[in-house]
Amino acid sequence: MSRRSGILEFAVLGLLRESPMHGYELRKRLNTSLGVFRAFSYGTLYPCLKTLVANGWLIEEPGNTAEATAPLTGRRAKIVYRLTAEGKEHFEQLLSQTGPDAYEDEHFAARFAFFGQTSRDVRMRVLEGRRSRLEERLEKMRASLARTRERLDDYTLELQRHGMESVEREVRWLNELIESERAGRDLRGSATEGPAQQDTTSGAPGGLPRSGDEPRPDTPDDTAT
Amino acid sequence: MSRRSGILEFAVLGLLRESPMHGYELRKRLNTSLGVFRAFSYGTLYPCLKTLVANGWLIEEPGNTAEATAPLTGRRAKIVYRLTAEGKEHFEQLLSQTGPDAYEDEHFAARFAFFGQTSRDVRMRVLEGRRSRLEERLEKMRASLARTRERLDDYTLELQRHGMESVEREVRWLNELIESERAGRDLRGSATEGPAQQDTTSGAPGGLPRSGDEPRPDTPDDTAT
DNA sequence: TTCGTCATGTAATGGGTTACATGATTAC
DNA sequence: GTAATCATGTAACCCATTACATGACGAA
Repeated sequence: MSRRSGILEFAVLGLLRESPMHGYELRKRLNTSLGVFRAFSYGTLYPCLKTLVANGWLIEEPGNTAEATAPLTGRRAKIVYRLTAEGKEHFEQLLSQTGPDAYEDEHFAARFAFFGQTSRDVRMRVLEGRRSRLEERLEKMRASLARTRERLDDYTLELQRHGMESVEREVRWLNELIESERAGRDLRGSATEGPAQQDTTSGAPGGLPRSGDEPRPDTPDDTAT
Repeated sequence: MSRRSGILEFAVLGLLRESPMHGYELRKRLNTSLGVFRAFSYGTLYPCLKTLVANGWLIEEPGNTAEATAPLTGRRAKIVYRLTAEGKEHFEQLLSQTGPDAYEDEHFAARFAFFGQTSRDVRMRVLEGRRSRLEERLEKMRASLARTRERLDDYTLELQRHGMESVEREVRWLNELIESERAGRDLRGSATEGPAQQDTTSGAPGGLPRSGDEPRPDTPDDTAT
């Protein structure tokens, strides 16, 4: 039962819930698809996988990756990890947690990344929790700034200002998301293969208004250790 | 010569260069004034101070804090740390480094916080290095997004989009700063007590256009362990 | 046949937190 | 006199990285 890192364990469980994978691929997904928030090294990932197996949440299977809908690279895998029933149950239990941990930067991002498998009410609690966390932070920053403004040089001031602006921006983002959730819109379910949706109590389609970003395929690079 | 954490060591040296302080106060400054980037605990700070003393960069002095221009709280201190000549020299050497480390998130923030004591050319290199670092990151995100867009659900997509937007925003901020530096504006020198400016090769005043933020003194709170 | 990437691991180390232990000083 | 805050420290642990070691497979 040795308790390993919250966020890695969570993300691994979440990714494996979508489909079985081996460690190498798992790490890539962690760093790219979900890589917005965090990059983990093998030295962290493999030991973690072991303890998850030891906990009965995963099983190791030898053999080839299914590679779902598109067998792009028919590459052979050594050890494929698959979520067990207990693993699934455990993940669902983690998903339903709304404690203060879930509002911390990295933890929040991980939670958000799996909103597609999260019930609406939990989503709301997490978003609102995050928002009030940030608002607290803003209060502190404002207070501290008011106390020390004249003692600081302009660079320090500029740094603080930029920091606050970033936080304010995230609050606005959260506001939009929360409003969107409240209005009954649901961003879930547009993925290729959707694993069992547990308790969606609505279904009105239509996403958030997208700000125009247009990515182009450029340097198809990848991080290696 | 045991090498302790780069950023903490750097920040401690930088703060003590401005004026001598004891550990407790140092930590507060680290968490509030410069607290935008990082909070350290005593368990990290005190051992670090010890090794800095062992390296000959600080000396411990018993006695009262000078509290500079304003003896607001005439509070007595146990151990006041003061930068030695070697410490000053070492800090200056750290300040002049422009290696790739200086472009990482936290490290960069720490560097920026001490731009007031940094020469213009180093400032430029750090800002430009940071910018190209972020641009690389953007490329990767764009590429990864282009590769995986259709496999992702809308929440994951939204998370990526927001992440990219944040990075783009920081790039724009850096652009302004760089332009400002190039134009000869210098944000340095408006602090109450300015420690020796080493090599300013310009002096045109006038800061960056400030976006309006108006802080009010609200909850004058402080983080305690 | 050699290079790149896929693939799995381990040992040493780093950098930091938490919880604890201790005590002085100030405000009420 | 007691609570809050100031003030300094240590030991145990946690999470993760780095560098290393190993080897299979495909493409040039």
